[in-house]
Amino acid sequence: MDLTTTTRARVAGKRERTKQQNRLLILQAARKVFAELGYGATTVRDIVRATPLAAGTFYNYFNSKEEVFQAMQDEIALRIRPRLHEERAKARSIEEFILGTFRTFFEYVASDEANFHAIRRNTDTLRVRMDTPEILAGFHELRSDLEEAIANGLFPSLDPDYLMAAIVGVAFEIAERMLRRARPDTEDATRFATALFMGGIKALPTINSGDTA
Amino acid sequence: MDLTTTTRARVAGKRERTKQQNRLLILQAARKVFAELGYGATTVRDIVRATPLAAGTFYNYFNSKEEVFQAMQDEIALRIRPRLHEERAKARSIEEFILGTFRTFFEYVASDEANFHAIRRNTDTLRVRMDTPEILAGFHELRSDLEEAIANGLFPSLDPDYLMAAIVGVAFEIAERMLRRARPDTEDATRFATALFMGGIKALPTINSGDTA
DNA sequence: AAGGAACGTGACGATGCGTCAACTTATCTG
DNA sequence: CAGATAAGTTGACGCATCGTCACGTTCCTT
Repeated sequence: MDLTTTTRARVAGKRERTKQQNRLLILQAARKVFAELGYGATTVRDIVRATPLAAGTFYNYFNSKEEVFQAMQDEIALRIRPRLHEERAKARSIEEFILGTFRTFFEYVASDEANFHAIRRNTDTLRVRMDTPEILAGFHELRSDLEEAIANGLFPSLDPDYLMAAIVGVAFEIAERMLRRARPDTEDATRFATALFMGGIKALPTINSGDTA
Repeated sequence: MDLTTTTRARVAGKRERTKQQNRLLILQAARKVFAELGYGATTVRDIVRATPLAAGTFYNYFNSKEEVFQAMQDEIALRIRPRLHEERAKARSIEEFILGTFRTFFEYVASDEANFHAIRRNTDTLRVRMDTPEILAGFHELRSDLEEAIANGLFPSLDPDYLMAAIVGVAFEIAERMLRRARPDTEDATRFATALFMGGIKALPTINSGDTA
């Protein structure tokens, strides 16, 4: 059917396909090994051994286990970021903005719990949080969205940097506690976090007058 | 002057003194090396090299670089925890409770900025947070204090677990942003975080009635 | 079909790991 | 005070991991 390939080569060159497959193999192996041994105790060799590939091949794809970890994190960040942004873009009130952000986040976390736990597990310390560039970009986006909402008059003129920090802190910390509960309830977590900020925003000092609104 | 020692052996046996000194030497060397290379890239050997001791001696004091790191963290936690607890114990209002907690935390962070930065630095990821047992104990203490305040009638009956999580998240995240500013202003950070919770607590759903107060 | 380029392979030297037998020296004992 | 004991230090050792690279294989091009 095609001038340059037999019928078995479907869509892309074989080179390209094995490249994608190898990358995937490594990521899947890493997810498994991280979950088993914990991130800290895992070595590049452990990941390679959980793979049919040779040690040298690993380094054609990643330079370290940290890079593998980041790739996993970034994958998550890229999946959730557009949803969060969209949710906030269509918000017509403070409540829609805040509630949409928290609900989307908590629902994602709950749906991807396995991934989250695998990623959090670590040998020597009980908990680890790493912010990759992609995740930091998500924080910046939240701040930009807040700045825009302030410019639009949707939000009072609060400190967008601290507000962003507070939202991020509450989101991650409550997500953690939520997952630890017997039956994680995303609506409960959403209600709590949203109410906190709905009430808080009213009381927060605006930037022009240093007093409560 | 003493029956069992010469005048040079002052207060404790020499064994005991060198033990304390070696431990301190390792901790100081580690602080320096972590700050220079970042936690992730540091090896036990790097720490040992920054010390007059032999490799084997290191393992008489710590089993890994993680344990050294934890010891550093625990040291901080033990310094700040009593202050936070005391501040909350003497609080006669919600505002005193919240404000005391945040002010104490932010002031400590600002005063010990060097330590904080050294501890946060990491090679491959831009940020790391590790919760050691001692730090987790601090979180539990905060929750206990909240539960007691609720039992006393000082606080409405909110979800103490989520409230603790929210306070912790906001405290750490805002502290991070505060330190990043040109001139860290602990009062500004305290005002922001306190106002957020003072307003938020009013709006938060109480546990008995599932609605706003 | 032949040449070239891309990529996988696994062995290699270098480095770090945790251990341990030998040594040093503080402390105890008589 | 001298000898005995045991606490603590030392650095070399065997083993594992590191990242690299010369080589071989396979895909792609012409």
